[in-house]
Amino acid sequence: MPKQKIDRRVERTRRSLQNALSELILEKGYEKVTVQDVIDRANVGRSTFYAHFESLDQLLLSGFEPLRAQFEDFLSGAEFDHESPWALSLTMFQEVQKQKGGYITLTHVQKFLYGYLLDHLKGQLPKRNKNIPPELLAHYVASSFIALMTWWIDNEYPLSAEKMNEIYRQLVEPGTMAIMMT
Amino acid sequence: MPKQKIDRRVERTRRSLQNALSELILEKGYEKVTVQDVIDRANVGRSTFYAHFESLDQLLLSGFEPLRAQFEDFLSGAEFDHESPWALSLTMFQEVQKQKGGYITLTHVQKFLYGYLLDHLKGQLPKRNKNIPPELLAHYVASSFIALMTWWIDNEYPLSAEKMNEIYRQLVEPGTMAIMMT
DNA sequence: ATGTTTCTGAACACCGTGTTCGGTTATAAA
DNA sequence: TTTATAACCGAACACGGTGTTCAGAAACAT
Repeated sequence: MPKQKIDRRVERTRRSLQNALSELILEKGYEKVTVQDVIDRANVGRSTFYAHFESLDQLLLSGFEPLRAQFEDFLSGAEFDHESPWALSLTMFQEVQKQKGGYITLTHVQKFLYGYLLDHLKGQLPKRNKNIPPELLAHYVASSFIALMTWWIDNEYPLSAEKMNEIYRQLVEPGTMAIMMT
Repeated sequence: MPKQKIDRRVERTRRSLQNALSELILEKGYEKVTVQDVIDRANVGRSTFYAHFESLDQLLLSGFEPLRAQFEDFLSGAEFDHESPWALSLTMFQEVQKQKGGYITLTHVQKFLYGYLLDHLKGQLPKRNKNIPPELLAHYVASSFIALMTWWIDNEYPLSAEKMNEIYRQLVEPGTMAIMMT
């Protein structure tokens, strides 16, 4: 079944809302943006907003849906070995810089990353490993990544994505590898 | 000047509010607690609440003021060398477990820790170090700590404070040392 | 006993959310 | 071009939370 043609109006409405939100976030930060702000800026009726999205959160996520899909593709395609997670992190530093989305979505990225890491770590960790629960390790690796990313965004990208990735790797890899091998 | 005797009523009111908040946090999490909830539980008039605290946040912080002071004492007394940060982290794991405060205050702890680390790192990092900004390093070390703490609390203390501290050290120390020496 | 401080609680103004519904307009398809 | 329909509008509403005000009651220190 070829996908239904989408009514121009819904297309227009959705875009307007996404753009409005995006602008407002840059102006005053996601936390302070209200539905009212968005629909005023987008010139969209209140009821219309709720016809399309359950909440601001949903609207926000909808904007990153393409990125998320791409991210998922990348993950499912990649082989997990000793190298790939670091290659992945580089890609993500680069992507996030492009997006200018800010750190609002980092929470979601973190969940995603955590799930991915956990899946693969469970296979890799020696079963009898008494050192560290895989959940904790995954949590740590994902959190560290988000931490660096947060700093990077807050400080408005003072270093290159490549440099950030290098630092991330230098900081996190040694301890991670060591604790996995023990 | 010997400190003014505090009116019993004030004491009573403050305590009631703190206890009520503390109970409610355990029941449904800080985010979902409202001022109304607190004053109902504490049996305190609405206006009274605002006579004492500007907001829920303030009330929350007031409860942790003693702990914060103690923390500050500990920090100012400690010598910063290659060992002490890890000794410190153990103390903190232990303290947090005692408090049962949950992770609501972790944000504040993080800021505090960050400031402390940054102060001392600036003295220690080779000045010509081109590898990593001290701010980023401090941010990473503090964030990692908070990350482990968060996991620990969320999972209701599945490991001992000592074990957690050991893991923290194993994960974070190697990378940190390496990047500082380079 | 008295003057002061604190507490009370109802009333109020304000703001944000999310829903409903009758009327209007844009769109796609015939 | 006509027409049925899907989308949009926006005002009104119910709800719940915040923070302020004020007059009167109660607890307190002396």
